[in-house]
Amino acid sequence: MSRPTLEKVAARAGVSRATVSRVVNGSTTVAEHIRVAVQRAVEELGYVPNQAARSLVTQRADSIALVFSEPPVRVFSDDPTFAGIIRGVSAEADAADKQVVLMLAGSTRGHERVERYTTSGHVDGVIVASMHGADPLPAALARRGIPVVCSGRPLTGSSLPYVDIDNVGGAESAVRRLLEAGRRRIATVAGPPDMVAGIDRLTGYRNALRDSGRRSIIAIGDFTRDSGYEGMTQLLDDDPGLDAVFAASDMMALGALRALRKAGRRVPDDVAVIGYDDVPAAPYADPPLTTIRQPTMRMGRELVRLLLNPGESSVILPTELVVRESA
Amino acid sequence: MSRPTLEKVAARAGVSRATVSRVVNGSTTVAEHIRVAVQRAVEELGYVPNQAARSLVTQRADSIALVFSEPPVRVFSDDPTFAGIIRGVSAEADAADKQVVLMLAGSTRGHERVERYTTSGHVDGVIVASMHGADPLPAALARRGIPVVCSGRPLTGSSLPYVDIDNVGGAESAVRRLLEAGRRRIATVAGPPDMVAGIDRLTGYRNALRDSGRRSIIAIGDFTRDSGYEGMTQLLDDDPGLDAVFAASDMMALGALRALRKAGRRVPDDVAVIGYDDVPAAPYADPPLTTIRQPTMRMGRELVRLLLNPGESSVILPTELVVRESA
DNA sequence: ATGCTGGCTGAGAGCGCTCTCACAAGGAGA
DNA sequence: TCTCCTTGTGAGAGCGCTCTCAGCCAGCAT
Repeated sequence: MSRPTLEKVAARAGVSRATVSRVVNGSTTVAEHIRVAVQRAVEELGYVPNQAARSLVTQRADSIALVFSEPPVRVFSDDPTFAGIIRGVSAEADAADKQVVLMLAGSTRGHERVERYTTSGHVDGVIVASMHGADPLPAALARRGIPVVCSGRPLTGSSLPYVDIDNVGGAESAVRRLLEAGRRRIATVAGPPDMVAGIDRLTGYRNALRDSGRRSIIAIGDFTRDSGYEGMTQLLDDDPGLDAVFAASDMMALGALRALRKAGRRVPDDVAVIGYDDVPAAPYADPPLTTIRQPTMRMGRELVRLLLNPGESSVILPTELVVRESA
Repeated sequence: MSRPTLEKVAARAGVSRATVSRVVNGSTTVAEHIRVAVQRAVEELGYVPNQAARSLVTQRADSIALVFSEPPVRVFSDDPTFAGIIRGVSAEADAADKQVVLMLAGSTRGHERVERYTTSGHVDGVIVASMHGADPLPAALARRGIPVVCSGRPLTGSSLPYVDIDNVGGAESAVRRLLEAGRRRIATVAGPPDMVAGIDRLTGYRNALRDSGRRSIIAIGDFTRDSGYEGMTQLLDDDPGLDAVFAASDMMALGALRALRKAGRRVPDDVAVIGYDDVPAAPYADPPLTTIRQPTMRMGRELVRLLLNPGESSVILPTELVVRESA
């Protein structure tokens, strides 16, 4: 009833352990008839190599960890960024014959768990996504000698390789569109100041406005729908004459839409709205939301590529403006 | 630069491998001063046990797999069911000091990968969630001798332990509410007929209607927003006089809301709508959606409990009607 | 003094695999 | 015919750990 071992297969095929190992691992230096015999034995016994034993000698685990430094709630909410990254990572890891182990490190306790798990030889490398502030995790792992790449430019000033999306450029293009449409008082509901995405999108907004000599009008949110609602309400309070708003996430844009409706403003007639992320709900918003789409799946793929090819340097992926009706 | 081994720690602390092992694993039969000395050595060297070596001898991996038999797109969409399960599983596994390995087995290839991974000794047990039709995976794993529990009653007629939510009862209570509110022609947009949730919720709808002697009006969807829109449109076509609809998922309810608006029906005045799942967007719908909430997090916890305590029998969790404005 | 516990510690086997190295054939070249 | 490769196969060490067992040294009863 116990799982068959290499030895059992070898006995059945009438060869040595070494030969079975060779066949299982696809060595070419095995005579055809023996290979066939071994494969039949493997089949008949339902043999699957014991990964622990294999890892013990090869010092490889053939799997990589994808850790989210974030409470699970957010990871699995409407944000398509995570879904895209996960899909991209899965696809690329698959191609490289690596397993993906997803870990959530929401709490401090989680951090410690992740550190133990990854340093105990379970994985060959780690992708750290969705960091807040100056997350010490990636650097800690790197210090331990574990290959690490970050999803999103790390705020720690470390020289770890990363893959990011051009948040600054994306925000700029959103604001530029607003400018080109003749909007004059363009506000923003910014993201949290402890996340790169929040910081960079605000920078993009400022850049674009500065170039045009216009004044910035800012409220701070945390990427959630409610914070978008509140931010928009506050913005309307601060400057009732605003005629456009750039929300640093679609969820906040959805909240903003609600606040605008409540305030009796028509979108896009009175106030144009642009979001960020292109969430699944964006095309169903009222009115359908103009937004910035990110190549999240490609991001996932690049992360794995980078992890597996330590030589290469960090990459920054471009965004795309998706025009619908809100702006 | 290489990771320190037990041997190194032993040498530094001036004791044997066995003693270090005892300390690391919390044995009580170690003299206090020796324990302290060993712990200091562990600390100084930054020793972390090699999990592969440990697994090799203990035959345990101290981790469990949570596999979703579903394309990642759906797993990480607005559906809070998955998020809840993941959180519950994480929490309970944490308490039992087990790691959770998340795997997506969307494709056939994925199935095979999961089977290989789980049978190769990487995990001590598997939780299979979100199965379609008569998924052969759980039974296949069980046959291999791997502990398996299913999230949702398996359609295979196998006797595998499972945790499910009372879909029938939930649907019944939704329809009953509609009945009690005096609605007379109650339609449903059902879920896919190859998933337990789809089947059982339809059964619940039928049960409740049968008891009241009313006729059923049915359209089939696949839990997505678009299918809800189409289903509702078709329903309106079939029976323009309907005055209520039970959608087997909130996303479909959202689509239905849109179709109703387009057809000029007011909700809830002309047509009452009840959804299922209580997605994050439900309270923000127009009007806010009355729906059935499921104890998803608890489901996750129960899954782990069941996996870790093989004696216990399958459980079915109750649902809760959340009344908002759509019905 | 002798024998017996009982509490701690160390020696050593072995988990299932990979990989190096030695070695057996068989063919080519001298 | 003998040597020298070349090609394919097996023997065996060892990866880092756990766990059984034997051994040692009190301390106590006899």
